[in-house]
Amino acid sequence: MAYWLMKSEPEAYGIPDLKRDGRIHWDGVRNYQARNHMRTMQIGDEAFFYHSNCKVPGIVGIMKIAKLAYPDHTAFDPNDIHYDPKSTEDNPRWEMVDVAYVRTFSSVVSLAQLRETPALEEMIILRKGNRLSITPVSKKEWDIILKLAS
DNA sequence: GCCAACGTTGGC
DNA sequence: GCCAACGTTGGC
Repeated sequence: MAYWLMKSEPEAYGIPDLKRDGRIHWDGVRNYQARNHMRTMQIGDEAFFYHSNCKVPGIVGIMKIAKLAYPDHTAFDPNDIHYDPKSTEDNPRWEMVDVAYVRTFSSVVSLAQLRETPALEEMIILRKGNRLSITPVSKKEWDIILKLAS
């Protein structure tokens, strides 16, 4: 059982949307490293939902992996914003997983708060210049962040 | 809105 | 295989 952190811009899709929908496919990932992380995800793995590119960037809640990686069909659709003509149904380049809502934190664990926590200094998203939208989180980091959220 | 950092593309 | 040019991410 592994832990993850997955970013989304709340203006595009935030945790209130996931709470409303219950379960969705995490489509639109167009980065090989992030895709490869999704390929190793197992059903039941838990992930932090991170709000990026917004007023208070940070971790806002928890979701669960509900379906193993499978082709991201939005890459096949010329009308979709994430269309990629190099990804075909015969040879899909991009994949997605399904995620299910677990809970929303009572308050955001902000990026600033994460940076202020010495035990988290190894976290991938805190490293300089990191833009990866899906990153693994260690059990130790997971537990520390849960404490910050309570 | 700015801009540093990064990933991808494509000419050579 | 190199690397300049370009597009994107995401904090501030």
